[in-house]
Amino acid sequence: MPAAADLSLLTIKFHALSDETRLRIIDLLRGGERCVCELTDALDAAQSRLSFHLKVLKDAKLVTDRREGRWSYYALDMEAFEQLEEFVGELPSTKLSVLASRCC
Amino acid sequence: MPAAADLSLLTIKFHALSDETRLRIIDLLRGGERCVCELTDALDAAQSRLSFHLKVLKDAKLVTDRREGRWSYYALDMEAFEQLEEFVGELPSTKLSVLASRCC
DNA sequence: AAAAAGCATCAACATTTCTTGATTATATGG
DNA sequence: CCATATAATCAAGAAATGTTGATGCTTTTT
Repeated sequence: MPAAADLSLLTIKFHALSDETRLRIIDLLRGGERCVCELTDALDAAQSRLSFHLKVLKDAKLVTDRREGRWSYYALDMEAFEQLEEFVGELPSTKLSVLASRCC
Repeated sequence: MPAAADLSLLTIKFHALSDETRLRIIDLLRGGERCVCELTDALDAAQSRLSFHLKVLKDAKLVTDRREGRWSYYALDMEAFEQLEEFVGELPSTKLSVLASRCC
């Protein structure tokens, strides 16, 4: 049972994952670091649109970025995904289907 | 690497998790099945609001519901969480930080 | 120094999501 | 049969999110 403060951070991460374009970006980043222009090519998306979604992912701390010359490279933040996996994994592991006593 | 069709289902699930009220509901359901009135009490939320969020969770197949008399009982759908854990867990397990060859 | 490439940011608009209060539906109890 | 309890649904408005095209910033190239 995560503390209240954690909940807000979790919603931000889950929200970042709740968009098809962003999941596609993540899928591409599984192959390793990519620059923005590679992503715009691969996804056939406008540059400002990609930039927007990358910012969402970055604010959620799911990806990291790095500047090199005029290129920006993005990569998955492994730690964040491990934290997420832990949370998701914990959920079903608790006792299941305890019938509630009649309520109200 | 999930197929295109899966992505849309995944975004629905992640979206369902991207709200603090809904995460609180899930947290409560970890203790076992609960009826709606227990949840409204515990979360101090209006009935129609709870009903809305429960529907989002149900549409995402994260919870199941069951009617008994005039009560509705909701419970976590374990299978869905296992599927999610698998997806989240797979992400960081791929090769990390392969430096991209100079792009564009 | 000027031009161009790569990218972030902004403003305006469209779309989606959330909240609230009212209504409806079904089940129970007198 | 009527009153009440539980919960789903609806309509209207508020708030958040996503898209597009334009603008500006930094770095590289010439």
